[in-house]
Amino acid sequence: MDIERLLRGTDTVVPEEEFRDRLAEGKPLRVKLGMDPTAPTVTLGWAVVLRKLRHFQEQGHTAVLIVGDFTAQVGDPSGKSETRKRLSADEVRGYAENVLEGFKKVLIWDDEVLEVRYNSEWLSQLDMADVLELTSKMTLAQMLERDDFAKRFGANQPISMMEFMYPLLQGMDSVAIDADIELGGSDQLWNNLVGRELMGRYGKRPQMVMTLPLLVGTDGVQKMSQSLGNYIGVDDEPGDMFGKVMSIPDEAMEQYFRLATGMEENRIDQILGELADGSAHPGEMKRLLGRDIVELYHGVDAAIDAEAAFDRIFRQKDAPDEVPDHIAGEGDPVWLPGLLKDAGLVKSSSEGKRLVSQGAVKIEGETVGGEEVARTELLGRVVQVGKRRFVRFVDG
RNA sequence: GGUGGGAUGCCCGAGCGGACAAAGGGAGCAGACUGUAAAUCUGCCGGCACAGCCUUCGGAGGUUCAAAUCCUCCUCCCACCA
Repeated sequence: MDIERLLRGTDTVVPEEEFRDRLAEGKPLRVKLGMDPTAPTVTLGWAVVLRKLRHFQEQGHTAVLIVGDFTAQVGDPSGKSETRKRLSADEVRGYAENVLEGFKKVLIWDDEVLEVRYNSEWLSQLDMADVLELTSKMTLAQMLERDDFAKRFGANQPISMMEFMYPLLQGMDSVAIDADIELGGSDQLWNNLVGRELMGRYGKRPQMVMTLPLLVGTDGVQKMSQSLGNYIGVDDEPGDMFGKVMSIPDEAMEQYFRLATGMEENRIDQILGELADGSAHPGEMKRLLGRDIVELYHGVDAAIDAEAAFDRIFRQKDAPDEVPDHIAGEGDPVWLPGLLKDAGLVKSSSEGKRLVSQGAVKIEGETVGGEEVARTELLGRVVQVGKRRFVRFVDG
């Protein structure tokens, strides 16, 4: 048992004294982690929490994963400034499968220390009387303590009653599975404390709550999230993963080193120290960061390859090893904007035209001058759009 | 239930009969500079084989040579009163 290891890197643990005491008792805890499958990928932000959950598993505690198939259709309003659209049951099911796949990359997937539950199991069983009883356990004032509700309320923005129900429902999960402690991102603190509150009111031993810092997205500003598109997924291709890491702002590096790598703390301190006093080059350190992260999910070889491919594309400005082929269709000369659209490199032929006119389109490294290109100039050659979109056109 | 205000492009937000594919900002994309960082400068930023045409300003109708702008009905949101 290593309590300090479990506490390392956490944001808050409430109450910490109780946490230490319970662990000292030496009994395995039921560690709840709820996830709503509202998007198909597991991001590095998620991985921060998952890795902590794994630490618990490594010490013999049981990870209880709650797949929020029911709550996903309600929609967690956390951090959202507006009402979220509702998802269909099919969407939710599909996302859940993908997300669990992603979880397997981080957690110990073994029944000894893992339990996967779907919250529709108990939530869909509640009848109106149960729901009313549930709502009687929280007050409006308590709900408005929550930051985002308070803001929206203050700004005269709508808050649906369904959104109000969300924290209660996910708190019911804790009641249903007898959680000893719940993990989550720091934005989930309030939600998870509702679970603690509810367990008490339903006569159960209230769960403890542990939160972990949120990882900033690749934009370096907002929380990493799929809906914002600033994320790195644990199932991203090694090359993409490395590239995305390289694109983060320097200021975000410390967070990434601390939250997204598997490095020892003193090693990280050393790197950050060198960066601070200028003895290390930020670009080089970021490569190190990229390599470490790719290695975590794809292994050493993939990490080395990813960096090499990156150098080829961005240092030597060559094409990557593998460029997807696309059939060039008919016609000679070929109208490039339309073809790029067919190949999926641009969203519309209008965009293709713009990019051509902006000098963003190259054939074998040569900037394309006009929209029309002779077939012989095109076939078998690598066409590049912008910095990282490549395709090779071939005859059908 | 009553009264008043509002719904504009990815987001915020001007426009309130013609010059509107719609100001401005943000995001995004591209180019220069670089370390695919930041900052900065420049261009683009609905679609279409594109000097033209088509579809956009909550929805459906209508007035007009002409509507995001005026009228009618509908939907949704907000405020105040109850």
